[in-house]
Amino acid sequence: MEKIPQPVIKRLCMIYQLLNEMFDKGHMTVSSSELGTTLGVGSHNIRKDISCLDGVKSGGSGYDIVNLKNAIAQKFGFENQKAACVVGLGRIGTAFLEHAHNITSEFRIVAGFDSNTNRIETIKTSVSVYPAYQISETARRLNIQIAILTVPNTAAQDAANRLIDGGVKGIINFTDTNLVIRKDDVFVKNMDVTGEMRMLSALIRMDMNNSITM
Amino acid sequence: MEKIPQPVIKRLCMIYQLLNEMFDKGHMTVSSSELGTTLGVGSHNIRKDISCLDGVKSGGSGYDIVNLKNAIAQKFGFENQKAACVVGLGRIGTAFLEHAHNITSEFRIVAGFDSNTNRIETIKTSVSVYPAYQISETARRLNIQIAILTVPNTAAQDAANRLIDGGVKGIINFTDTNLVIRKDDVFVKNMDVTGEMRMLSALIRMDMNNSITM
DNA sequence: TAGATTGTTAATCGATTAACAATC
DNA sequence: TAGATTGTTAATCGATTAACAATC
Repeated sequence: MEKIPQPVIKRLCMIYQLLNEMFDKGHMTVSSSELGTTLGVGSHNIRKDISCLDGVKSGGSGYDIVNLKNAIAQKFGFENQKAACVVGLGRIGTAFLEHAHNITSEFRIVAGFDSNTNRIETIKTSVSVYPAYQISETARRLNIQIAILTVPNTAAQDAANRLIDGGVKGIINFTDTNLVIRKDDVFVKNMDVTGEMRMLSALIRMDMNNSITM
Repeated sequence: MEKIPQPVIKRLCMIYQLLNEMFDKGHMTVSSSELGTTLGVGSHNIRKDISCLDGVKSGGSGYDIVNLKNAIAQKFGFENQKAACVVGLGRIGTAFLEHAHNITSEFRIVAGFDSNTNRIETIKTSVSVYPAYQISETARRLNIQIAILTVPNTAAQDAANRLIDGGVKGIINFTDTNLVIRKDDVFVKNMDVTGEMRMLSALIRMDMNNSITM
């Protein structure tokens, strides 16, 4: 099986999202140029990306939305629902737990964790909640693959270590902490708002300078 | 002024964060290789990135942390605090509003918006809150540069349009919606959890295949 | 069929890595 | 000074763009 470069994986995921939306709107087919303009890349790029997939039927009238959707799902293993958890049940963490049922058929939030046992006892949710020291054991038992990390900065690295010990392979890190990961089969996606605001701020500034230069 | 490529801007922002942490720990200097290993890139890369800055003093014993920090802040305009706002005061939005004081000296959340006037009246926060129809006017009046978007998917595009009308240049989009932006001096950072979980899921899957191939 | 759109190869572009002389 | 580390040029690598023949 061919290895797919990260930027391509990313775009195919975005295409998948678009296809879902288009399907919901009742569309049947879509062309590479339509996808391209919506995503802000050239149609060449889209076609190149799609060429990484198997079993895509196409022709003179674009792609069949359902067929393309399935091809991506099949390539990336989206058909079988994956177990996820939330670590850190503060305001944001709890919000995610309660959103749990909103989440697509691809993922299911099966556990919440917090180091504060009082909070665990008082929290009201349909999802089971556990104390932080049970992270590794529970993650392994429930076969949790992905974790949403919403603990305070100081607790982030420890929680990440426990998750990885429990076999978790992907972490969505809402913490401002730069997690140190030893295993190279574990992926982290940083979502810290401060960092992203800073990045936007820098982009805006650099863009202004470009405009002045022009 | 030289134009800096996006990946470089991103890494410099990450370096800035690391420098802050190191400074808080009382360190005085840091080498390109230390920064490189922490960020997972080669020391060459770090030095190349830093060469985009002005006024960095260095020598045989690495970089002066304060000096480097200032050089980045100066390049990207981090010295002057920027106004930000939160649009959509559901659970997550409110959490950000209340975090407001935690946020660095670089940013200050000066307003919250929601279309539900009942919610606006009952919400308890030190930050002023306004109805959604006042987004453009208020953003312009308070010179808001960056917005955190936490509205329901269906309201996302409309809110984004109002923000852009009000002169906002950066949007942190917590919505699952792919925002359509016409102006090319407006930057969007997508933070939708579903999409990121999907991306992680795909990376994990592809990685497994790689391992098998090896 | 004819028209539109894809698939794929080749060319360009840009970013990362390597190496080594210059610097503190 | 000597040692360590940077700054910068050149080489490699990979991704994007272009173009056009193949396809439905």
